[in-house]
Amino acid sequence: MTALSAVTATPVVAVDVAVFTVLSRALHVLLVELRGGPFAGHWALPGGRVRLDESLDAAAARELAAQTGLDDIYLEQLYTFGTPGRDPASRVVSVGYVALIAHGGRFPPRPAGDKYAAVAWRPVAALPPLAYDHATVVATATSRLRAKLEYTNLAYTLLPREFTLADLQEMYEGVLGRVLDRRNFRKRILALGLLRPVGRLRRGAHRPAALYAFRHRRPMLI
Amino acid sequence: MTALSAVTATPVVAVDVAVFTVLSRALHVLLVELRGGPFAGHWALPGGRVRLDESLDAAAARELAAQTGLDDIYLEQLYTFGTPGRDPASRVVSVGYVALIAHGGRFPPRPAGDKYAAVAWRPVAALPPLAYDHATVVATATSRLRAKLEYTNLAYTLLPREFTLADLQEMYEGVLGRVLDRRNFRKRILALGLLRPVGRLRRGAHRPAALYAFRHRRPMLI
DNA sequence: CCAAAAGTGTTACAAGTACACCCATGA
DNA sequence: TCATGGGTGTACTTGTAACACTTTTGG
Repeated sequence: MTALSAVTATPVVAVDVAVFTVLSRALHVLLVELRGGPFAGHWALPGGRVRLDESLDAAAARELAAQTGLDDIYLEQLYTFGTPGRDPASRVVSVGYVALIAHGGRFPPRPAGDKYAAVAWRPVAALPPLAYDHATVVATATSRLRAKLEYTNLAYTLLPREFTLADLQEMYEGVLGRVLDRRNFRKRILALGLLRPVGRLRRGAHRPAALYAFRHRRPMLI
Repeated sequence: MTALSAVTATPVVAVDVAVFTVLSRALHVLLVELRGGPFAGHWALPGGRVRLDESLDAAAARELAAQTGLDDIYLEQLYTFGTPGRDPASRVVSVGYVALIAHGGRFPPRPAGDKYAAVAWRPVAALPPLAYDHATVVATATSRLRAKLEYTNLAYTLLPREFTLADLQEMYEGVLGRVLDRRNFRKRILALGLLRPVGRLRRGAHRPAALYAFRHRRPMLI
């Protein structure tokens, strides 16, 4: 056994990040269009190799920041995908991450350099064919996201600092993909005690709505 | 950059398996005593490197079979641990797995070859100091195991083919670490419809108990 | 005054939890 | 006959889901 074969006898370690947002009342995921490699022209999740001196979480945050410019957002390890052949070019074990961001009109940014041909939000309900096993990653991530929305406050990452209960409900409906009863939603959300009434109103075309804010803008279990 | 540094610029990929069983009404985990390396003399979870031609699940199953001789058992990916420095000798990213087996009196086997100095079941409530970050892995695995016991039928892996409801309850209490109300337990378990009455009795020192079996001996959600 | 969104309570049902007594057997 | 574990039912509490009308504003 040569030294070379000894050190190459382990798969490459990478991270893939499924970044979600809600646009037009529908859940969207951030995709990049690959410029080279075996899947050139296909869409994929942003991601890349893990460096030797960084943790997995740090690698995911770094890759995400490189694509969106955002840091300090909700980021959670999802699952690790390591079937041989998922990347036809080499054996890659990829640690999947889930992230949630408010759209805010600033995303997606232009591709940095020429690593990707394009960056775009795509609705989860109608995805293009994805490279590698990224369709599985997105499906797993969507499922996890919906489950966690039910028992955590992670929704705060998707909203501006102040919002109405209708905003919050619309966002929940976008992520969950179904409509919710307005009275039960308000009862349940307010009973959790995660929100604080701002004391001001948002005025619009019709009756003004009370503004709320999350008491804590950091991930915590309910 | 040399070819050598290029191919070594990825962490090593390994699996660690937390194998649980219930012994004397308490949850136990299978540990091995390391013979060499920076943690020689310490206890750790069994595990090892992932080969280039096998999936992560296959690697976990292979390592587990090497330690216990068992295959075709409940095995689930848990979480991936990749903090730099968790292995002082080299950068290792380890995919943690959880397994459940019935004790059956056959385990643990003698260590295979001389890779490990010893193999032993240790109670989760009183673990020795563990190598690497394996205390974290065991804590995460215990938490996952308890959560899944509540909404899956994975308990079947811990019991022989036929058992009494008292056996089943005792096992649940061992895993969960708390006592359960007998009437509510029986009501809930039977209402799930996962069990089939065998139609025979187990005779002992006192009133005989009805024997049951799982309808399906494979992992399925309730 | 009208259209549109905001805001609010009650009832019914299901699920979960607490709790005490009788039964069957071997010793 | 007694000690021991097996077996059962009911009441209460909690959570969840269904459901309709009034209020406030801008146009």
